[in-house]
Amino acid sequence: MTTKNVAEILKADSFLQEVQLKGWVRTFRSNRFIALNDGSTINNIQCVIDFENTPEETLKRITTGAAIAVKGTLAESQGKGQSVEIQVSEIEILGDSNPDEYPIQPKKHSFEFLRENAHLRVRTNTFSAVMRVRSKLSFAVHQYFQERDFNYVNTPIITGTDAEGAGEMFRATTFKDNEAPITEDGKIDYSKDFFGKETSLTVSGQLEAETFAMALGKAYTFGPTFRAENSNTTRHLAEFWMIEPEVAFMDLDGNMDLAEDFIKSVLNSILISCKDDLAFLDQRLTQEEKSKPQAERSEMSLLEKLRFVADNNFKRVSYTEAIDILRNSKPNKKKKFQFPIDQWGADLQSEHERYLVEKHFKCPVILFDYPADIKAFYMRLNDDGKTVRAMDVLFPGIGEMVGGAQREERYDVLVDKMKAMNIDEKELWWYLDLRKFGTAVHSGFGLGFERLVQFTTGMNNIRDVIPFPRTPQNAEF
RNA sequence: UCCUUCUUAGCUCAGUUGGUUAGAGCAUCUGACUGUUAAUCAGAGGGUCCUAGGUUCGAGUCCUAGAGAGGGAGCCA
Repeated sequence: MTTKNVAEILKADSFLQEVQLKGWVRTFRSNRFIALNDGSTINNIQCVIDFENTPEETLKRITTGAAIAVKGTLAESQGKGQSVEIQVSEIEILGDSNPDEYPIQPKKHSFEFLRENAHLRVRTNTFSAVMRVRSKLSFAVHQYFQERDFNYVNTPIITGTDAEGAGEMFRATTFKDNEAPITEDGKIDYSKDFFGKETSLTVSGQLEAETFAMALGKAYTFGPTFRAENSNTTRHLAEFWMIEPEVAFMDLDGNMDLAEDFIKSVLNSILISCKDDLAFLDQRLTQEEKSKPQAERSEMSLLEKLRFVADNNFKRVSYTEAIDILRNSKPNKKKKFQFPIDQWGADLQSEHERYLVEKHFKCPVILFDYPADIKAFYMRLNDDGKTVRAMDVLFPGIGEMVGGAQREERYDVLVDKMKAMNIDEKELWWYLDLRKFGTAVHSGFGLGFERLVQFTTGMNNIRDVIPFPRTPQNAEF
């Protein structure tokens, strides 16, 4: 008799075998039926207790959340809700769970409440499903790149460059409160700090990843990034995981191909490897949408949405075309937009992105060739002198899933751009070296992993797709 | 950071125009029942109505300030 997990037992094709397993009690009904879960699958296995021959003392300790070990015989179920069950011959309580104090009950809890119990929420159906999908997705990400000869590069988490302008940074220092040395002009003297200069937590591994692309050809990062922005939305975290491929000799078209193929590929892989969890999440979302007014419900179920994205081409539209579409759109003419579109050059607001994705094209959209003024310094300037080879992949409900660009490979153009945008050339000497020695066309993008998990699981709030969310005013656990 | 909504039992939520002792379902406890599917039935316990002021004969309800949370916006991935 070997210990098996619930997933293995539920797949078993022969009855009447002796099994033993360990797990946690989800519910205990009629003093007789334990719904046991061990995390290996969304499904529980029913363990049937011979309650007349089990001590009262033991029965009382079978409570929601308790850890138990059971031995018994796998048998065809006499009940309707499941095909197999375990006729228990031996039960041991491994860890009690006081029902008076245990916060997780066999009922619906709000996600807000569960967020405050993030250490226990993964014991619920929804969160265990989301976290298993997250894990499989993370594997699919590595698999996609590894199978295509990309090199995984671990870019530094502590960085000395504050040049990307991706957002406010968290400072990393060993100075104690009020003990930081001060320079003559009254500023904190970071030359005496641990690294001998001011350092922060990284906002992106892109610049470092470029150095690898310019040596190994294809590289990608997949690691934590940090933004000290005071943003309170369902799509932002202060600590999140970002996937950033970077490829030498690849232009913007290749970059768009890569982003689209990557997303489709990982979705296809998850549709196969997470069938049970996705089926549960699909139902959960459908149930949730029932409480919404008809107009706000989505036309497709979660699984339909995933298959739709995996099977259909993303719509590629230049910024200029997008502006035309928006300018002539009904909401713009009827002045329904909060920010009306009147001229070329304006940054698109999320209401505009949402119109393009959800109303006009009704599929993921890749916008490219943005005005240079509203994009970062390292993006390749087009021959028109006013647009850059940038691209954003926009998703329904999520907004910007991917932001990427062909990088400026010309030394002089890059230096001019940095000067114009007030970026210190001295600090990025190593980045400029890439353009000095063997420069080449190269491109890459950044994809927020949690947004991918959000889309895949149909979870509305990004705080519910990362184990322990870090947001303004919240770093519990 | 701005706008907006919310905060009542362990959880999810009712609570009318300001009016007596603040309710329900689930959970918990006690008992009954035992092939149940978030089991069922009977009973019991459980409240700083977010905090501090104010208006009023009287405040869960109205006003002011504060705290926390949700949603939207901005920034972005």
